[in-house]
Amino acid sequence: MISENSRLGADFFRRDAVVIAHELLGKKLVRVFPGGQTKGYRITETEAYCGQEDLACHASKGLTKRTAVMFEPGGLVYVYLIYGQYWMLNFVTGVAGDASAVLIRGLEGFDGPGKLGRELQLDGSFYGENLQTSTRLWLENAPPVPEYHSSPRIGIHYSGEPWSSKPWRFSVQGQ
DNA sequence: AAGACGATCCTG
DNA sequence: AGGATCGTCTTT
Repeated sequence: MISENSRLGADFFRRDAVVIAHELLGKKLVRVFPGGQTKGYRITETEAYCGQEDLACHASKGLTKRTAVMFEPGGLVYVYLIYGQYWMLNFVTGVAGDASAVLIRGLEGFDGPGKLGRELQLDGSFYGENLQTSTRLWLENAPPVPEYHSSPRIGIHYSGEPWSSKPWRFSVQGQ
């Protein structure tokens, strides 16, 4: 029996990616695995990617097959394969056309976007997954964390200033 | 049709 | 410090 607390609704996601990125800290990510085992994970680290003008955001390349979901309204999953090995988990944010998203970089016990993707057994079938209606991946509300830390995003040196130094990476204190 | 390059991680 | 590994995008 799955006990579902308050699932985060569409309104939560249809806002600014930077606000959502730090509000997601401490929230509970729920995964129902094939076979039925269900696990919940507290989010510990995130990064915001803010639309077509943000040269670190994949959507800055325009609307392509890969980035199309980012142009949808917030509340969908954006996954992509990096280095041929790791599925990266993002949630689309903002209203239609904002082309923004939040990357989940850390879960409690699973530090690093590649490692958490492996733990969650992500694959390309999660592209476009609806967090409102999905029966295998969603988010539940939880109290805000008392303190968080912000710093520049990782691995986006190529985007140049000012994007490479925007403090849009958020982590719970002590992580 | 072919080449370059990652929002990473692991090993030596 | 360097290799794994492959989908996407750019260039021919």
